Amino acid sequence: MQTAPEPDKRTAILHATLDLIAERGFHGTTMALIVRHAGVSAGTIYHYFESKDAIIHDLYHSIKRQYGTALLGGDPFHLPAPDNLIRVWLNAFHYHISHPHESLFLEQYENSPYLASAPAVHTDEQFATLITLVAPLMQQGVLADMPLDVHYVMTLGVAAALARRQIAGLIALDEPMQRRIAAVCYRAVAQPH
Amino acid sequence: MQTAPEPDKRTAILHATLDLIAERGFHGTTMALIVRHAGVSAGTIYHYFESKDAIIHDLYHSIKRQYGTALLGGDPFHLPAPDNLIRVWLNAFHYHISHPHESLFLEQYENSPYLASAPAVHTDEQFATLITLVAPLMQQGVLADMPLDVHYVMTLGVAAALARRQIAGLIALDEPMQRRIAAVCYRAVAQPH
Amino acid sequence: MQTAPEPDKRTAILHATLDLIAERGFHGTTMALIVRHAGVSAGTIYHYFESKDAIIHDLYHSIKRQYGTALLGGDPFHLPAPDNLIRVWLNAFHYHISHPHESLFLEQYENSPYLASAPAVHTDEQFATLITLVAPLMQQGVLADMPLDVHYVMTLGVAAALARRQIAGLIALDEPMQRRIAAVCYRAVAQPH
Amino acid sequence: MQTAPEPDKRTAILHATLDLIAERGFHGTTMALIVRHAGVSAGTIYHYFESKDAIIHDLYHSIKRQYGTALLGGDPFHLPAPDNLIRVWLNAFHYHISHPHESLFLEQYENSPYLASAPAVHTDEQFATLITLVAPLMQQGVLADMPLDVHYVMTLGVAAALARRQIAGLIALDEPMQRRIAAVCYRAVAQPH
DNA sequence: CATGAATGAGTGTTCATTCAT
DNA sequence: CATGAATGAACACTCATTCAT
Repeated sequence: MQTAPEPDKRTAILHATLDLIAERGFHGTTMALIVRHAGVSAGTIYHYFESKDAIIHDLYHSIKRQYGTALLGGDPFHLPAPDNLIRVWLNAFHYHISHPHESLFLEQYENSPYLASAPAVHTDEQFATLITLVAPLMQQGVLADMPLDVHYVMTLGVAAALARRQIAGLIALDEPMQRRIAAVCYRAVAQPH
Repeated sequence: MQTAPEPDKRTAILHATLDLIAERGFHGTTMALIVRHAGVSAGTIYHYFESKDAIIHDLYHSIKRQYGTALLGGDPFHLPAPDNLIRVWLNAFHYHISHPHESLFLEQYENSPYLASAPAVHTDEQFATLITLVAPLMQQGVLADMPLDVHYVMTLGVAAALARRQIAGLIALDEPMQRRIAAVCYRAVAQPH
Repeated sequence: MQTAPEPDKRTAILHATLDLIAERGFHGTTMALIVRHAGVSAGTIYHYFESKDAIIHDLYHSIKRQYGTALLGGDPFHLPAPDNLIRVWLNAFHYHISHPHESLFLEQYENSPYLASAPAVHTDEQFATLITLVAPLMQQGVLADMPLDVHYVMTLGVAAALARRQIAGLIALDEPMQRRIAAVCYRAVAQPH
Repeated sequence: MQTAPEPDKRTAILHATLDLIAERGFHGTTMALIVRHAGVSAGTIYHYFESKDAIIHDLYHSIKRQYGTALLGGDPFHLPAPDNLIRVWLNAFHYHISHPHESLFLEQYENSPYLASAPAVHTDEQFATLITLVAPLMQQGVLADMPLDVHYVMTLGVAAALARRQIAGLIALDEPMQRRIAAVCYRAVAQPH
């Protein structure tokens, strides 16, 4: 007899932690606060996670995976360049806009000296997939011959930075402006002919 | 009995705090550590500053001012566009590269929800001065008509992000590549004709 | 569906607890550890025992009984004095040497203020039986007229202390040396003539 | 201007810890309890000691030193054998009787698997001094040729064990009986002629 | 001005025990 | 009988801040 799916405590812990960190940062997010927001006891948290850090790492990897998937939404592989790159840019921007907590969390995690491990952007699977999109374009001379980091910073990095400014209410880029900036970013890293 | 004139304690505290935060982050930088590195007593710190946060805010503003000055080095006002913008970009990049601790500090401060105050980039004096450089160019149609934040992110934001990657050893952009990227950034925000 | 008859869970719990306490002490032996080593669930332990302390008390009494039996092995009652006393001394020494976990457990239990109850050595049955061996010898003037505790400490107490040192690898008394020390202990409590 | 010697907090912490451990054991002695009994704050304890373990180790070494000094009281070096050995035995017995908390503390410390370091009795200075008393006697054939641990257990070990029983109220050995047992212990480790 | 001993609320974490399944 | 997820009080320890000297 299948009862209603009981509220998953592990998920509740992750959700509570995400929300709290987005609003208060790693150190402002105490275990006591997670306990209160997740509606579980302190002991229960340690039943599911080894430590506070383990929650954060777990959260990071699941958000990173989700983000990677979102970047490839709308099937950019079937579009010709530069449409595929613009699609990825828009996907990135939209992901951040529609997942503000995840966006703030990622920003903090990747900037934090609190976390010894520097999780090189290059090594994760999402980036690996992106490279299968970008590498051929560089070989074909469509994209300029510059370090990958430069391409990254000037496209997805810009998308993320602008999205965060939009989340913070500093700007309000509408759809056409987003497309325009995406195109500009593409042109910036394209090979001049 | 006159001992050797002590180096300014206030400055010693700020220096120690800067170095510690660059290496350990805000929360890894305890008052006890500042005491040890600055060579002053705990009580003395509270003589010069109201709180730990006050040291950090003070540090932020003095670094921000120093950065603003560095951006305008080489007198960009006397150069024609786009040379003046490229000069500013290179100044920004060089500042970060040659002041890694200040760079890491700024990054942390501006990303940190730990600090309630969102110090709007727009309000500080350095940015105000930059606007006197950029505004006429927008009016003249040299720069594209986009929100100022977009211009900022796509130029100085990119310079900062790349410089930090270089500090971290992820990339090694030489002088010509720096100039090339600076030019690309300029073109990205320039008015297409 | 009848599975293979499980080995007695109660016994598994006691065994696991004994091994763990010998190696880690009372407080290093957590219920979670007992659960893991005994291969039973937490709930099951509380089915067989009222509390962690109850396991320990139970263990103590069963080991004490086993020790008492071991002391009387080789039928010292049928030997003349002082052979019977030497036999008991050797039995004690051998018990500790061949039951190092039980020996360490006893030592901890009897030294521990963690256990409120001071389990007077005098009240247990094993000691009662020994008295039937010792009392007549005192009356006959074979053993010196000293408090029973003195006899105990100078014979079995010494045997236990030396055995524990041997377990710890601090000494290595061979059979003849054991007999020699046993004889010396006997002579120490014997009536001088 | 010299004021009354302020109550030394470091000493207060050590005293409180000693009393608590004697009565409740290592684990029953929580930092909260030490705080309460010593009349200092939690932070203050960590100002003087690195950790709870550090307090305990410190206590152990200072008690061990005190005990060593007490053993040599009454100048046993100027007495002929066996009077010097009997003097040491009586010193040991009296130390334990008159320092019951110290005695209980030592017993627990030296039996505890809680403390990784097995501080071999042999290595400390007190024992070293004792050896200067015992070694010549063994060479002269006054003491039997047995491992040092055997001599130790059969003399000072017996004194300690009996003293603890007396502290616990199990026995009440008067001065003549103490002397008699001391003599018996000496004879037990003496070379038979 | 300067010191550093002292504070105590707050931190992340543990663990014997319970109870719905 | 058996399970193991859940509990929450207790634990050792930290650290920004104060204040008597």
